[in-house]
Amino acid sequence: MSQADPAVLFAALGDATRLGLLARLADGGASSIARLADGLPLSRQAVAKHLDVLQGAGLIHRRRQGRETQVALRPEALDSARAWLDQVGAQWDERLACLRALVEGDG
Amino acid sequence: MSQADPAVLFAALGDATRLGLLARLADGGASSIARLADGLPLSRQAVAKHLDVLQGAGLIHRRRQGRETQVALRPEALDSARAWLDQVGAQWDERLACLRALVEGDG
DNA sequence: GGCATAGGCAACCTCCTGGTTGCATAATGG
DNA sequence: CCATTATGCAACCAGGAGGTTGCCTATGCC
Repeated sequence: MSQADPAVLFAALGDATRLGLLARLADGGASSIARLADGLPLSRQAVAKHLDVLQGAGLIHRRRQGRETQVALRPEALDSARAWLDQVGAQWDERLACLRALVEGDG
Repeated sequence: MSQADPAVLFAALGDATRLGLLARLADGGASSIARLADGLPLSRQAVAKHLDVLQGAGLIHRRRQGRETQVALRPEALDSARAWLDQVGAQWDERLACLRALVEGDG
């Protein structure tokens, strides 16, 4: 769901703080906003904003559970990114191989 | 050499214009700045700036050739991004499977 | 040489992003 | 009910990103 727009997805991943948050989530160390923010040189609000971005990209989803907000990963979103990389990477390799062949055949 | 910083790499990919440029390069349609800019609703300078970002992320490299600047793809850069996605993705899947197992075992 | 073309550089502008603070709100525990 | 905890919301601020324009340099072509 959310969206599979690669630009949005990559943009969400294009921030060290957010990558750190994702790593922390993957590590299982924290799943509430306060605990995610704990230890970071950031305010809770800043973390919440980053989570907004990640959620907008479909990388996580938040669920209010009582007083806390549980943050959960959504690995499917990564699949979209990987699909893009695989596709474009293959295309690039192809193209470069083609050019290389041309050059070598030429020289 | 460039760098393998995933954040920088993803940030470079996190822009629709840049993705378009990369696609255009992969498509083999253009390899000079003016021709890349041609058809886009952007000035040549704007395109050049985007190329700066892509180059900073190691995704392309530029080589002045006579009057033109040839822009070439560097697929190796994508490997770094893919590596990150693979690693973190695997970790996520693992973590989620673990949580799922806990829940099911609990219920 | 002289003109057109392709780029690079720098200044400048605007708007979004990342960050902060302050306050309001909802749930938890006495 | 009251204090505390965990968030959400809004206003606000500084800096960087994306974009433009103007100008200068280098190359190609006549």
